[in-house]
Amino acid sequence: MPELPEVEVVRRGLARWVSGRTVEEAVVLHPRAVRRHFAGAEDFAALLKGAVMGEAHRRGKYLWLPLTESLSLVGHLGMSGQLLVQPTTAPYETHLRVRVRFADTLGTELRFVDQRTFGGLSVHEVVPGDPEGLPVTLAHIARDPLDDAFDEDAFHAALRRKRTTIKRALLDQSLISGVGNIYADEALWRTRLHYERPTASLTRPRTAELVTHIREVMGDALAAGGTSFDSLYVNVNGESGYFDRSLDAYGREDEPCRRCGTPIRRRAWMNRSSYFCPRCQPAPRTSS
DNA sequence: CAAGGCTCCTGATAGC
DNA sequence: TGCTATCAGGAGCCTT
Repeated sequence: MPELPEVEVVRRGLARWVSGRTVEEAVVLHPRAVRRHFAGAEDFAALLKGAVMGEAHRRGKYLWLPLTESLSLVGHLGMSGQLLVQPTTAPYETHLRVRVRFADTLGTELRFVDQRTFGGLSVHEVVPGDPEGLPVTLAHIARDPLDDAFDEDAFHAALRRKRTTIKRALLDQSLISGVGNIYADEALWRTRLHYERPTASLTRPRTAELVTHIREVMGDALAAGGTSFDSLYVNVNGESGYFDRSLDAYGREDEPCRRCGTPIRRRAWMNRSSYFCPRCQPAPRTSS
C-alpha cells in the first residue's frame, strides 16, 4: 500500500523517465482506472494524445504532470497501483489498466498497473495561475509534512478546533496529507499517543513531537525505498516499499513492544486495524 | 457544516 | 482438496 514515501519514489521515477516526452497514444484497458475522469475514457485518451508530459509533482499521495497551461494529468496509486516504465515489447502485466505510448524512439512506455483498481488516472483543469499546474481536484489536499510549505501552527490550530480523535485526523487528507494507516500507527507509537486521543487535548509541543515523528518515519522509509529507483522501473513493487525491520507497531500484534516489551495489541478500527502498545500508548481517560 | 460510516475492488489466506 | 469467509485499505460520497 503506497504511502507518501513510495509515491515520492514514483514521482522521481516519472521525472527521470517520463517528463518531457510527447504522447503518441494512450490506451485505456479498464474503464474503472479512469473513473475519476468524468468525461470518460475516450476523452481521456484524446486529451493525452500529442500532449507533452510536464514536470512531475506530488502532494501527499497524489501525483500530477502538467500537460498544458490549463490541464494536468493526475495519478493516484490507491492501494495496489503501480506506474511502470516498461519496454514497449514487454508482455502485458496481469492487471495492466492503462498504456501510454510515446512519440519517440526510446523504446519504453508508461504503464498503469492496478490489481484492486482503487487508484486511477485522470485529466483535470489547473487552478488558474498556479505555477505548478495544481489540478483543481487536488486543491483541498493539505500540504504534507515533507513540504517546505507545511504549516505546523495551522495544523495544530486545526487539531485543537476539531472534535475528533488523532488517528482520524492523521488520515484526513485535508488536514495533513500523505499519512496512511501504517505510518499513522508508526508515528503514534513513536510519540506514545493512543489512536483515540482527542485532538483538542494536544498541546503545541505534543503536536510538534508528532509531526517530527511523522517526518522521521517517512524519511526512514524514503531513505530505504528510494535507493533503487534509478532503473527502468518507475515504481517499487507495492509491497516492497515497506521495510518490516523499520515497523515498530503496524502488523506486530502479540509481538513485544520494542520499548517496553509489552505485547502490541490490535484493535478493529474504522473497518481496518490499529496497532499500539497498551503500556506506552495508554487509552485516554475520556474513552470508556 | 462537521463527523463518522459505507463502499468500491481482487487476491491471499484462514477455516472448515 | 476445494469451497467460502475474511481481510487488506484510500478517499469520495452518503447519512446523521
